Amino acid sequence: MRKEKPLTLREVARIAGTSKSTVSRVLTNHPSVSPDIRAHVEAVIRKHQYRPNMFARGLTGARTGLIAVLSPWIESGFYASVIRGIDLVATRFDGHLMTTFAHSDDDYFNILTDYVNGHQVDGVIAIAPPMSIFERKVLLEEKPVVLCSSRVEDNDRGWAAVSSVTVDNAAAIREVMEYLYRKNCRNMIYVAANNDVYDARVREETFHEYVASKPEMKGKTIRSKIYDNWGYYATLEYFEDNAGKNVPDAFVCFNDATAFGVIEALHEKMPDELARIYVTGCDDEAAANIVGLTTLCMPMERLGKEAANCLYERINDKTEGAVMHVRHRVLNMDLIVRDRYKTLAKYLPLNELYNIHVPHA
Amino acid sequence: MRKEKPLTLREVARIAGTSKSTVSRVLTNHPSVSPDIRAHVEAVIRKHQYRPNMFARGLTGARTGLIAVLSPWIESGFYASVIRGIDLVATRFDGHLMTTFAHSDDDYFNILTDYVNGHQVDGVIAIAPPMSIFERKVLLEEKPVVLCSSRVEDNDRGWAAVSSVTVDNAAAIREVMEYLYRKNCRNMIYVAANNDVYDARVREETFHEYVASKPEMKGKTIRSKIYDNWGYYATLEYFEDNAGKNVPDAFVCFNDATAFGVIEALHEKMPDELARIYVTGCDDEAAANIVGLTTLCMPMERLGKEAANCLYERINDKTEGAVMHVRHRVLNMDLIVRDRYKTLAKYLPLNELYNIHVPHA
DNA sequence: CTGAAAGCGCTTACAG
DNA sequence: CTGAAAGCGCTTACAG
Repeated sequence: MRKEKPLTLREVARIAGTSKSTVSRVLTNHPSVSPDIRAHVEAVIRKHQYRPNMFARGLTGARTGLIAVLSPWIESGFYASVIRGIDLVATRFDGHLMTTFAHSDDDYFNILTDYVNGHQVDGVIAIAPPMSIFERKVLLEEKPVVLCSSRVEDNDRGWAAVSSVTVDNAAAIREVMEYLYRKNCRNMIYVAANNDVYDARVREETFHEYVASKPEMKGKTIRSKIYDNWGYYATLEYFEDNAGKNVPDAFVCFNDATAFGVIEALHEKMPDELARIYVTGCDDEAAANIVGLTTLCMPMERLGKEAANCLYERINDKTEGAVMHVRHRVLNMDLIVRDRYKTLAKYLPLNELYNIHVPHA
Repeated sequence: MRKEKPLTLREVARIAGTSKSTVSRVLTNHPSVSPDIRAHVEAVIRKHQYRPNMFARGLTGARTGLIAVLSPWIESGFYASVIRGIDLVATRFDGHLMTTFAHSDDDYFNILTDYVNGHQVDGVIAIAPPMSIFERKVLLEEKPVVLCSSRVEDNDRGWAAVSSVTVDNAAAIREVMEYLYRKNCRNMIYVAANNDVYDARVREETFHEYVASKPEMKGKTIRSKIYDNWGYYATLEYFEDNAGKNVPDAFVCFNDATAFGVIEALHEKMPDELARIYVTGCDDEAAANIVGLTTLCMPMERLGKEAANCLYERINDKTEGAVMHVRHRVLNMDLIVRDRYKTLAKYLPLNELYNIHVPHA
């Protein structure tokens, strides 16, 4: 257990027999350093394995190579995949991520503005922020910010100039609805997310717009207050409140995790109806493929990559005083139609033997 | 788009008509501030929504409320769950996580030592570090470090005094092996992880120790160089190299993701044998439950919680100069025996109708 | 209890 | 091309 202090720039300068300024210049690749001195200093740095303190560097406003990634919570693999995408791009730019998780809407806002106003990171990517933060006045400094899976239109609270990367939720949900319409579904349930984020808002709105466009259709949103496995609880509550009434034809769910909960509840409450009820998700998690869930393929990693690309484009934009280049990038989601029963049967080596019946075929 | 600078402590002092020192003292809850001045300063802080710059604070060596979490990569939900566990505990202590992903073994080592030596975080949790870092000399300052899913014994390179939280890999793998032994498996394959981490090392060692303890058993490790879906490729390569030979009775896999790849390959190469070949995983991911994979339940969130608890215990330990309290906490993993065919059948509403045959029953 | 001063480890004008 | 100095925003002995 040593007590030696880690090397500082001052020490390196002393060892190299030069000034702090010069060492700093070789560190930051400043052109005005004579080649031989540079080589010498670099040798000392390498020999002593000196690594600059990023935070001291950040305090002065210099580039730190750090990107802040702010995310509301970790669940359902979504955040992990997005962050992975961001990280892949950051690696290309020799950058590192500083990922932080917000514990509440307020917390999200505070951390975000801390990063934006502080000097410690080169830019920040805000993943799926709670919509409420857009209601709050914000002081956006020149630090690049990119919203990922969220978007804000011009408003009078300082939010105008933020780039974003989102998926086309509206087009995707319309595709789901058309698919279900063609399958003769008319009595629809939308199983909502339990937090207010951009994707959730657009998906729910689009669901109801579609229903409103078809006189012969009816649709209703259900949601549960329970945080965990809310698809399951929302469905149970629905059947409790609507005992004896017509069973819906389809459950359109905010995401796959919600859909699994719905399927679980249907199994429990109406196993006989299960075969004819359509359930759709969104994300296309690994389990969706195994269970055979019809779902929208969320390009999570690409979402992260695009957000990071967009951010680095801004970070590396040297043109001082250039008009802030705001970009709203929108990615497509594909509908993946699967048959729950057919897909599952595939996992049974005995399927030919038993020739499993496929209800929706 | 405002250009106003965010408030600094100096500004707050000016507005409150007091000195920076005093403002700093109320910020850090220092006792020697008169109640009325404290109240006044607090009012100013609240009114102007002042938030101290964590990095400036960190530079001085004061507590920042930040915990560094270092992780090799994001995959398989494992890291996300562990981080979630850490975050839950950090929240209780009003702390926040700074999660960083290392891009290589060297990178892991460098970032870790940066955090340990720097002043910017109160402590660091290192998740599943590459074993190679333990070969490198390290200067451990007094900053608390906890290894999560890894452990290092006393060595002469400065690593002695690091607390750890791990699972009991050896006991768990022995349980798997005993289960398979009772099922009459004698010809075993271990499908190894493709990176060198503590868990992987112990699991593989235990597999071979068990095999060596039974004269009538034989076992062999296979691994693939391919990073993604390595279970699949390792299995394909195995069958290529061993065409015509006896098909193994069981594949013991490093984790569930590996096991899914193995099942996929078995489906492809020997669908007829699939029903009699045992495949086991580790982690107990959601998909394991759906597919009916026999596996070990990895208490990921608890692993994170315990690591965080252990870290905060050290952080909050005021006893100056106390002997470093090193703790190795070991959690149990339960074997979850599932039947692939039975479990899948549960997802088919038609199962009674077709009375699906269960091979292993 | 309060304030002026030094310092944390860097960078960046400013002179030479 | 190089170095001495000021400063980033905080904290913490040190005097009072």
